[in-house]
Amino acid sequence: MSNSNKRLYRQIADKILLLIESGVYPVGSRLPSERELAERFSVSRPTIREAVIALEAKGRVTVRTGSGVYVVEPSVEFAGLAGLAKSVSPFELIESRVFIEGEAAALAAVLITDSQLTQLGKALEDMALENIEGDPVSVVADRKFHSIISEATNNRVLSLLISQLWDVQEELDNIRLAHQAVCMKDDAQRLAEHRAIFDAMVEKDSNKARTAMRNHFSRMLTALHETIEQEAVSEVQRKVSQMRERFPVGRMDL
Amino acid sequence: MSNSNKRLYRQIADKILLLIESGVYPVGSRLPSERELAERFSVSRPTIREAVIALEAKGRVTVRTGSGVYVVEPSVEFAGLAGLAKSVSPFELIESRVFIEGEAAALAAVLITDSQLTQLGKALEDMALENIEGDPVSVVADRKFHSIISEATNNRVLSLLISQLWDVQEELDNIRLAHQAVCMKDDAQRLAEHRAIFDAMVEKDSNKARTAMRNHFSRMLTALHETIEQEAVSEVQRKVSQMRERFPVGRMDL
DNA sequence: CCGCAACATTGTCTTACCAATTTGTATGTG
DNA sequence: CACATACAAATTGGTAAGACAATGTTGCGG
Repeated sequence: MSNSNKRLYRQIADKILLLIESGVYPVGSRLPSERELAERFSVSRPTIREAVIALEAKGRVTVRTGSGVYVVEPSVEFAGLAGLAKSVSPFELIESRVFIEGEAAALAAVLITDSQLTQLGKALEDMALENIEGDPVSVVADRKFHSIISEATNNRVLSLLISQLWDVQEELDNIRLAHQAVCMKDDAQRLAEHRAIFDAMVEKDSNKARTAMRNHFSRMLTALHETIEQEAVSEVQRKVSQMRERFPVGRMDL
Repeated sequence: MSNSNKRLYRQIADKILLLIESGVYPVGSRLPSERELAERFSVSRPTIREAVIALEAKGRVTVRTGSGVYVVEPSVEFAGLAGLAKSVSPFELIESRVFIEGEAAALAAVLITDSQLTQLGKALEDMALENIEGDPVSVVADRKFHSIISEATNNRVLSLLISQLWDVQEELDNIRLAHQAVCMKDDAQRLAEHRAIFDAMVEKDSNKARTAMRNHFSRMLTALHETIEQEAVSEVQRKVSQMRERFPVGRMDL
């Protein structure tokens, strides 16, 4: 079934968006008139209007009355952190998290309440239990753990930033796989690292908390390096073997 | 003219949004039917549809075919940093910037190129010249200064974050006024602080850079505290004097 | 009490029509 | 020829009425 059950205007909006992003309608150019688009996509004019309005709300086009619909430069306001996933390397992301979550941990250490502390301990237990069996490494307890800390800072900007960076991370396949690889490779150490962070929180020791958090991330970073390297190597091997099939050495003798 | 020249669907969407945010239609509740809304706002049904689609694109409602349109909890994804300005205190924002820009400065100190260093020096000179006369304190050179540093980190996530936080700050009147107040009160010190940051960069001294940046922000924070306090005081005075006019003491004798 | 069928409600999409605005072009005037 | 004005074509803005599909509701019969 190519016919999805999504609403029509959405399908049209997606198609138009595809045309925009593939360069058919570059930034600044004018889209065909409503009637023209209606005919091209075999829908009515109101539906086109709805699709255009949806694109307008997303900040991808502007409508000039009596003139036409124009493609606009996607601005930071609308692209936000969500659209960042495609253009940014996993290293940059993790590096940011080192700094931000490191400082958040330092701040949280002196602000965390007893109630939050028990929640944190609970999350730690869950992490231990979560992956006792089963391949698909779960990170919900992991995220919960970091989330509690970010909320303990009592700074909504900080916790929003942290949660957004986590969202971006989960969209980045590289990083998600690397994260999984790390967890599977040495889950005990992951737990130990989180426990170190937890202990620092209990002691309300800022510096200890910051250091523990940074250690946690720096191990993730090195693990990511390794995974990416391995991936690159196997990619090269794959290509070489393809080449070998495509151009067998024996051929030369023909 | 109460009748704005905005497009009709936008006006309707704004009105509905107002009703949602004022609690008339709480989260989870169902909006009146298209036909009903059309009658209530004296517009046609397609216009209501367009308004609803706009709200849907903004993530404020979901529409269930055959059932109705429902108000949804505004999620981080859609609220983003842009909509953050309204719900967040200036203190939280500045605190975040202390941490993030502090670490950015520390990182930049060891990564900054000679070319960026000269740009930074140029921005510093501009800052000195900029406000030599004229009341409206300009911050373009200031922002440029911080922007160069954030770019010197070679981390696009970090520099995007910093630029977004700056955007939010410029939308917050409190903070903008406080910033201006600080600059006007003691512009020489502002320059000195920036020069300290610059010097640390020249020496490529991470710790010095971090400390200098944090000092810069912490002075902003205390200044902000003072301004807010003054504002609150004068607000109270204003209300008291209003009361005095409204309920003059002489009235009692009538 | 449960299941199912008929009915009412609601969103979905279309066709058709007219109004308001912009924009290019011709035309007239200096 | 240069420039301003008027007009016409193109385009979006908005409305009206109706057919259709998905969903919820009601009441009937078992």
